[in-house]
Amino acid sequence: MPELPEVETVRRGLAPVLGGARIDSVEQRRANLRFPFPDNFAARLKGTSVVALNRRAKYLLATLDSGEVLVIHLGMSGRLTIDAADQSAAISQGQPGNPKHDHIKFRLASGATITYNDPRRFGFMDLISDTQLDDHPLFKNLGPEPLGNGFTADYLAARAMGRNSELKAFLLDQRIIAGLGNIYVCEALYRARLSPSRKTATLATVRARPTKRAHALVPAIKDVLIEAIEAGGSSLRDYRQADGAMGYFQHAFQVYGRDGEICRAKGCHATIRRMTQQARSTFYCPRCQRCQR
DNA sequence: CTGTGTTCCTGTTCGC
DNA sequence: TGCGAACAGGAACACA
Repeated sequence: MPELPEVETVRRGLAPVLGGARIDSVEQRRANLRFPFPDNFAARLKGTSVVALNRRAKYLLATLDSGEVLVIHLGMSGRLTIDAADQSAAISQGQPGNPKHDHIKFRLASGATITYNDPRRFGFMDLISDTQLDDHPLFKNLGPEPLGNGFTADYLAARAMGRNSELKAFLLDQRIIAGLGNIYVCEALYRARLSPSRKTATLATVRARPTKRAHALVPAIKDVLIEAIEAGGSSLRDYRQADGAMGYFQHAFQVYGRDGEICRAKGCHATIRRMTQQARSTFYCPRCQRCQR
């Protein structure tokens, strides 16, 4: 389930191989993933070089010397693995998936191959002109990066004003914050000790000041993302990242997937619960995350 | 504009 | 042991 930290981890893992690389050829093994591939996808990539590899929200962005940007979204189950040119290095970074779900192979001039594998095909790729990227429908409405300077308690409080939705739905909205998914929203709400069911507007400014709840939420989000990136990064360095996506951080979850288990907060012995919001599982501690108004 | 529900997809897990 | 049902969820889309 690649969210921002997993995509960032993938970006960092790919950067040494893909940064500056020339694409010799692209093997496209089906016409679509979640969406059709753009017209002449393989031909437009062939012979180009990657001049930068960036991330925006959950998107990987490979800027090409052709003036286009290769946009990759991993969806739910997408993964990119590297088969190094030098087989003596014997490094296939990340666990390869079932080969029948290998949909794209990027063959690089270095001899390395990057494979996109995605059993559920919720991912997609596109090619967008570099100059039009910010105006593209995929990107123009995205909110700020949660790890950027634009993501502050003031911002969050201002956007929360007058909102009647539940807090969890608000945080999942990519127009508000770009890159959070179900797992990290659950974890951040737990860290901030806020109920997922709380009304969003209770974060909003009071007498022109953000509430203490907004002030708690911002570092909770930043910290959980930073820690997850660090965990992914360390496992990548060791080439031991087992599933190519979650790194080791899944072992640090405090609530996600822990329903029926005991809350780890000091002095709290409540049982973690699961409920459904917007047809998604929400995990929370009913004691630490009480909605005290 | 806002909020909510549906849909796409298939490997894994669970109950009988 | 086998089989069907439930589940996982990002984001486009439809709709009230």
